[in-house]
Amino acid sequence: MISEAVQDYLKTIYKLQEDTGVVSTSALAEAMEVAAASVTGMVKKLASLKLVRHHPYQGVVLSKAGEKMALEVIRHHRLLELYLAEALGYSWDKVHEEAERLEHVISEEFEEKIFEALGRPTRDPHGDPIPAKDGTVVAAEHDRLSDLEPGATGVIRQVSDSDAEVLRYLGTRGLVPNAPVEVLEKAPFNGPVTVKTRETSHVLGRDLAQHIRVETRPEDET
Amino acid sequence: MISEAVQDYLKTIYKLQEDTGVVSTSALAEAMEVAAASVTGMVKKLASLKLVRHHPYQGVVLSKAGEKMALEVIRHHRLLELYLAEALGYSWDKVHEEAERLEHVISEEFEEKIFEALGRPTRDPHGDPIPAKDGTVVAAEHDRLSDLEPGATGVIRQVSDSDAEVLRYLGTRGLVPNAPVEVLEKAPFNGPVTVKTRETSHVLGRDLAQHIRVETRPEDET
DNA sequence: ATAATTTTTTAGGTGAGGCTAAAATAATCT
DNA sequence: AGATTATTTTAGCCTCACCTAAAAAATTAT
Repeated sequence: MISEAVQDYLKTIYKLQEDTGVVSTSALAEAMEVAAASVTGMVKKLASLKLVRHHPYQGVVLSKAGEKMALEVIRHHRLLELYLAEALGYSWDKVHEEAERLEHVISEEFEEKIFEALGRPTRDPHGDPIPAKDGTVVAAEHDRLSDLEPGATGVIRQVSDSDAEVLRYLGTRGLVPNAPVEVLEKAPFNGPVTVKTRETSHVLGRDLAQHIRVETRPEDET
Repeated sequence: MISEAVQDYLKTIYKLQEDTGVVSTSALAEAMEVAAASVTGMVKKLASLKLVRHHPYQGVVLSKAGEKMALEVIRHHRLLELYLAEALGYSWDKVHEEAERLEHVISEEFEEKIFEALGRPTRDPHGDPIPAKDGTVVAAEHDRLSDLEPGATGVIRQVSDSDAEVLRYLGTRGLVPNAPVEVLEKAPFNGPVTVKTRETSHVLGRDLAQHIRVETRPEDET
């Protein structure tokens, strides 16, 4: 049997990995709220279970199997959050805590039943994807930069324009895939959009901004 | 924090106590599926927590506080069973196992929500009472012996007849409070009812059977 | 009443998953 | 480079809930 502790570590590693690639012992210790020494011990165990790869002093990476388990827990968590809110009328600030405990003990059947009851959702109300049973994760939603409201932040995922000249132009401004952006201002009608990249801000025509797809990070939405 | 193990012990002690008054170490070990030595250890702990009273070699009795905790767990369990069946369409053979795990992790709020969603029930579909939040337990249902169908078994709880002669007559047949009975046959219309007591069976007029109240044990119902 | 049997408790041990303090390694500053 | 600082690992302990084997107490049988 896989313990709840293991499930929690895998889930936490997955989330840290999403943000930062490789996961350090101290980051994991901080996120799990345990001492670093405890993490070292658990990471050894996870490695022996082939759920993570670990090179001492270099952090940890989920294996295929570890990722699958992490996604199962995350699927449980997000389905539960959704169910608690939709079916039981929980307010959104309370669902997380409850789901945190329930996620470890519900059966596949329970998962299946609430999944159906909710109409087989693939995304929770935060916009976060609900991993599928087979481990598939729907791509995060990509919005047109031109559709975002001021205050929205995210990461550029795609820049599509038929004109290579335009792409080069955007590139010199740091508007390339994986670059973080923030919308500062947005003129009404078809007016320009002001965006902030790593260092400076730029004013883009609405037509240009339309071809830049951004993955917004939910917690940064207006 | 009260561990799940403690909750499980209290629940089990409560149930055994219902049947047999005082609970022996070995009975508890058997019910919990652990070694007797483990029970001795846990019972010591429960006693130190003032959840049970324990006199070595004489078994264990729940304290007021212990009973309250036991009832909370049982309330969770029965509400969950009902909810799983009613709201999620679980079949009755699967609800127990799922409730067994969930009962330890749901919050008071979760309990409250499903209680309301179910219409504030006081009894589960087995007929078992659902303890109230304040620890009140509705009396077990007493059926007229004359209303039971063949196959039903239970324990006599009340024999009410104005005629002392009749009571004596029934007494000689073992039809007294706390005696187990089983309905063997039941004639149509107002015909007689054939019941089995400890050793022998008797045929009773419907009018007589009407005055005998039986507490049926759910698992023996038709 | 004594012996045999059963029940319960004690003694000592195990594995999980934590902890602290100290040692080892890596990274950073001057 | 060498020293300081930060991170990670090792070593050794703790608690919890279980275990087995042996001792003690209670019960039952002769």
